[in-house]
Amino acid sequence: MATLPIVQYEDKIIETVENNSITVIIGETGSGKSTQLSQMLHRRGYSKIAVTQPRRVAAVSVSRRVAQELGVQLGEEVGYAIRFEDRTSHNTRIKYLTDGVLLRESLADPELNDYSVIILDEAHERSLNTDILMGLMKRLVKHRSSNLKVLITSATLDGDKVSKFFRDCPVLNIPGKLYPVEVLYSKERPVSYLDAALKTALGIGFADIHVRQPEGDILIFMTGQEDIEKLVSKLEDKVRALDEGSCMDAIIIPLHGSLPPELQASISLLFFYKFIRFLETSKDSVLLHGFGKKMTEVRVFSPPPPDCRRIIVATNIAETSLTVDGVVYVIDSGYVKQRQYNPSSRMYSLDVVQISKVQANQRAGRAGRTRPGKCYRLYPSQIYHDEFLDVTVPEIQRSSLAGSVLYLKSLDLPDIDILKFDFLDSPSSESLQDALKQLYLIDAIDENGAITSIGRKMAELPLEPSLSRTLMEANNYGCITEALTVAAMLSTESALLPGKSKTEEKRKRPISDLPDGSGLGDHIQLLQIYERWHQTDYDIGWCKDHGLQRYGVAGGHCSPSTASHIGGAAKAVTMTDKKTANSGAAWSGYERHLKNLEIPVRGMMFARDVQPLDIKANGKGEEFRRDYRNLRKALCVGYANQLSERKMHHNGYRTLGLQGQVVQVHPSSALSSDEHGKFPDYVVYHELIATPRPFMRNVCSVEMKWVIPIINKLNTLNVKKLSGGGMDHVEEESERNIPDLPKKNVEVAASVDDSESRIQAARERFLARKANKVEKEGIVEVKKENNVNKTP
DNA sequence: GAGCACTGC
Repeated sequence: MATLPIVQYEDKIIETVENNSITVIIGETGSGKSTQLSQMLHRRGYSKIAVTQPRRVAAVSVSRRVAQELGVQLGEEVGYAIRFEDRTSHNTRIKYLTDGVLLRESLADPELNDYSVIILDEAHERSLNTDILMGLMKRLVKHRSSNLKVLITSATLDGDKVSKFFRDCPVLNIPGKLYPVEVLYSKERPVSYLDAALKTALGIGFADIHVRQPEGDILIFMTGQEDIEKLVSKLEDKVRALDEGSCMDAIIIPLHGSLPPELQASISLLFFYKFIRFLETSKDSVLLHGFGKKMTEVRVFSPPPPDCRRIIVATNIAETSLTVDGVVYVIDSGYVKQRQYNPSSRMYSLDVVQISKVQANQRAGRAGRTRPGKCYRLYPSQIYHDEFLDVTVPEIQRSSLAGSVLYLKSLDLPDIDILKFDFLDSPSSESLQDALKQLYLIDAIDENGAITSIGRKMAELPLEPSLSRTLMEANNYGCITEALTVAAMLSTESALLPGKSKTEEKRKRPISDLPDGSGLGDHIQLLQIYERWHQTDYDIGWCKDHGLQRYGVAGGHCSPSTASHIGGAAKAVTMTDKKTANSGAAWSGYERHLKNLEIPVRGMMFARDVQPLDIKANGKGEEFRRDYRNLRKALCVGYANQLSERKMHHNGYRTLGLQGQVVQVHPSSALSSDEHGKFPDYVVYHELIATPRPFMRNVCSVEMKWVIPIINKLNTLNVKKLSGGGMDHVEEESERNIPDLPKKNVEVAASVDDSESRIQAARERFLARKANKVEKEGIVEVKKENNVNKTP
């Protein structure tokens, strides 16, 4: 350990921390900051130190390392806390935790008095949670009664900005321990960076590593699965075409998030001694569990044979999350795929964007971990210097902020206006207003922007606001079990997802095998699929037979039933139930959680008692299809901010509460049309995605009478009031697409909830007026009809 | 009739 560069700086670091409440540490990769800073401060006598990490694996692996260095048992003096897992005790003095966990802790104790030091590690990655924590830390050092020391670690390019944010706090530079990496630029930007990468690795391009350079693996950064697969097959062709004996052999390895987790894990385990021994001793091919299929890509596991070079083609997963040892050459396309949120249309899109300088340097650094390396940038240096942003656009400027704003509101920070919250990089006022409007529509804040009792309870649930609102409403309607399953299916990576079935497979297995959501939409379908799977006692074979994918959970060592309900309940359970050993425990944990919130639980059942099916008997020997009325009603309340109305003459929809956004039901949806080929008049949707055509993904059919109170609310929405005067330039709202229901009709409809006929009458008047309006406004809309999504 | 960067409570 004595060789770590940071050790020489110990005195300087301690001195700076003692004299300042906030210190910025610029520590390059390999400086040892993640493992050493906490130990130094511990030695100095600070009572309890928290170190946040943006990723779970990092929290676990770094804490394990520190426990080892200190010769203590993990979970005692040194421990970690991540979702579902708290390995700390009352003895714990150094605690590694994800930034999200620290945010949750601060909900229980806003002053975080348990800690004398808080270190926000990897702050340059600008994760949403770390950004919020930075704002909170700035307040906390000023307001907290007991002494608090805060350390922020960041990248070179970001240090001054962070220091300025924290009132010119001191910045310490700690050199890294990477080997030098020579950076080579191409003369101009290639027409096709796929071909350029190919040439650089194997061809006769501006460099050709494989034939001319000494041994060492090559890591190529591409944007996505499709490009990776194309490049892999081209590389394989080329390698095969190389003259035997003219150069060393090469194996090509794709690496991206959609690969089975087992395959990914194998990469990081590749050089794990035991594992290699295991492979050497078992001559048989390795059988991967999970899909029950024999993987042919055993080569991924094998260490490269002598005189063989690995070429790894990866997404940015290899930038931070996965480290592949043995890499000496990096080829950087200069691009990354990023998910962006547009608050004015509430749409997400996945765009290929130029990386930042920090990212480019991070990628280059991957070449210098074991010995001096080379990084080939497929773009000119002038583009790097002039066009690349210094730092990645922070997540807070690319996401919907409803959840974060609700969280901040629930903290009840004195004398703080959420819209003036001091962020290192503020989100746009448009984005904050969007969050407020959404929260108002789902009753989390009142018309003056103050958090409601419903909102307070929602904030306690670690779910996106729409889903936490749905759960609360479902509890009132006695369908909490079902709602929980839906929430879990939508919010977990371990959900059962309809896999991409090739046309071939489709013919073999008629879709009718799978529940169809009773035609009511995707939420219902997800519920039915889960229930069906539950009936098979969580049989993996059943998933396989139905073309469903079950993604692994937290390291992949869960039994199917835990997986399902970790996927299921536990996601919604928060930390109340720390040892989610089985689904029953998770559900009772959730029940406890609701009780803590003083929400009486009605109709609660354990997962194993779940009975409801899409077909039910009525006791007279007849069967009828369930209409999931209560669940859909709850979804309608929860998704009041994500509601669409069908257009008059076709199956296109218009979002309500937004400026006339025209969207379609996603073709993969389970929603079915009526006998006239029409979709339901109203649906709620889980998200809008802006592919070339805008789609609603995951929709659920809802009824007119449930929608009326929402339309009412939209009519009274006043952003100025919601912002509590915090916005200086709030534009007058003109929500042109709010249906213009006359007050009288609304009142009638709303007060006589059960009078179907009167509601029907109101609806007919409304639709008639709408038709009239369409005629007056012109033919544009009618013309569109031909293009639009007609259901068979 | 279309498309899956990566995290996290």
